[in-house]
Amino acid sequence: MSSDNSPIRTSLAQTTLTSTEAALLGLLADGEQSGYDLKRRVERSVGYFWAPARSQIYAVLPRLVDAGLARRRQVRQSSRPDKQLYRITQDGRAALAAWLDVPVAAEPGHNVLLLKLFFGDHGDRAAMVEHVRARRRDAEQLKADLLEIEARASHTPEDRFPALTRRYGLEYADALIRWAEWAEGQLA
Amino acid sequence: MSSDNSPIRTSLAQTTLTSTEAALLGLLADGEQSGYDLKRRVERSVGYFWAPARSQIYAVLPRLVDAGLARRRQVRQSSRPDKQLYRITQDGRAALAAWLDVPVAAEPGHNVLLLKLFFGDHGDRAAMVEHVRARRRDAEQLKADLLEIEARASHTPEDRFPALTRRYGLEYADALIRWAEWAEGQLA
DNA sequence: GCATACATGTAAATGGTTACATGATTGG
DNA sequence: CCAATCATGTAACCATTTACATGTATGC
Repeated sequence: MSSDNSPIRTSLAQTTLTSTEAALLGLLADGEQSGYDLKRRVERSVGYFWAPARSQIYAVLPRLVDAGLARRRQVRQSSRPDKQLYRITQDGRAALAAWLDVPVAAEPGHNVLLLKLFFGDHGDRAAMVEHVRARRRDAEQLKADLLEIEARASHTPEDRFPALTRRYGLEYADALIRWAEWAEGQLA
Repeated sequence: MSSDNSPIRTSLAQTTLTSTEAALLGLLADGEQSGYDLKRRVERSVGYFWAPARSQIYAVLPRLVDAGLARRRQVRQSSRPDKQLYRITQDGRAALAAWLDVPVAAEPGHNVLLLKLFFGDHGDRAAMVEHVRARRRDAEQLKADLLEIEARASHTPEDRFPALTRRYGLEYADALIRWAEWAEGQLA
């Protein structure tokens, strides 16, 4: 009756966060931002390993507010559309910290390239070589991007953790490039 | 009335395959198998980079039959439950080949470990170190598994393509281990 | 005159997961 | 006697994506 018609995921409060919720809380942790702001910041930071769609950002934000993990504030603008600014709450910080403590399950890793390669015998060899080349180009681009970000990085104490993720990306890109070169040789 | 109540995704026929459909067709390409068989084969082969849930295998198989890409045959058994064996059709082989030709989009890569690490400042440092250690252990296990598979591998011409995927895994595992060792040092 | 940046949302489809449900046979 | 293997499926849930929808201001 009164209101407990238990829809989908009413609480979230005591539940553990989804990765996207956590990512947004993490970004909100260093200042009030709009969905639009968050989207841009995602692209230049966590987007390399966690990239929610724009529509999903706008879907998650109100959920955070409902759960008391963030607060919304409307800002009227004259020459721009009005915007909603979100600010993390103390509960939000606690939820983020709790999520950070949860062990990360071994990620099985989805890799469509490897899937195609595995069945390569049933397809066109030239196409397979091209797939590998494309992946190598992607890896070279990734490496270039990361080196540029690295060069611009502050290297302050707050940069400590993000630096770990950049290094991961570089190691990954190098491994990919080495593998692709070898694979191209194998298929030549 | 008659049956055309147009449900979700009636055709599939001319559509490009999903990765899971392709994976199952690829496995069916070398012989008639049941859902159960496929599940086991997935675990020991493509499971390293594409791992559908059991329930999804059973959901996809009938779809393949509806689209004319596979045929089903029921086998009565006395001492075991009856089983459904699936066999790939010519159309199925064509669909697989077509899917193999489609370029692979750059995979943005979801990595929850990196997400946690990126926001590591908001959590407990010891927990972060433990996350990295766990990932290193996973990588070492992966490497051991792959080396064993490599040792048992046939190295026949049909093994050419699968060999590419094993090598990828080894390069990846090594990169992960190197990174983790470095990261553990950074956080010590 | 046109593209881009600013700004926020909804709707529909879907690929996929976990949990539920059942039950015989074989081997230790 | 108990666990594992064989064997198949349904139901509920859900995170996420793509497409739809709208409108102003700025800079080229």
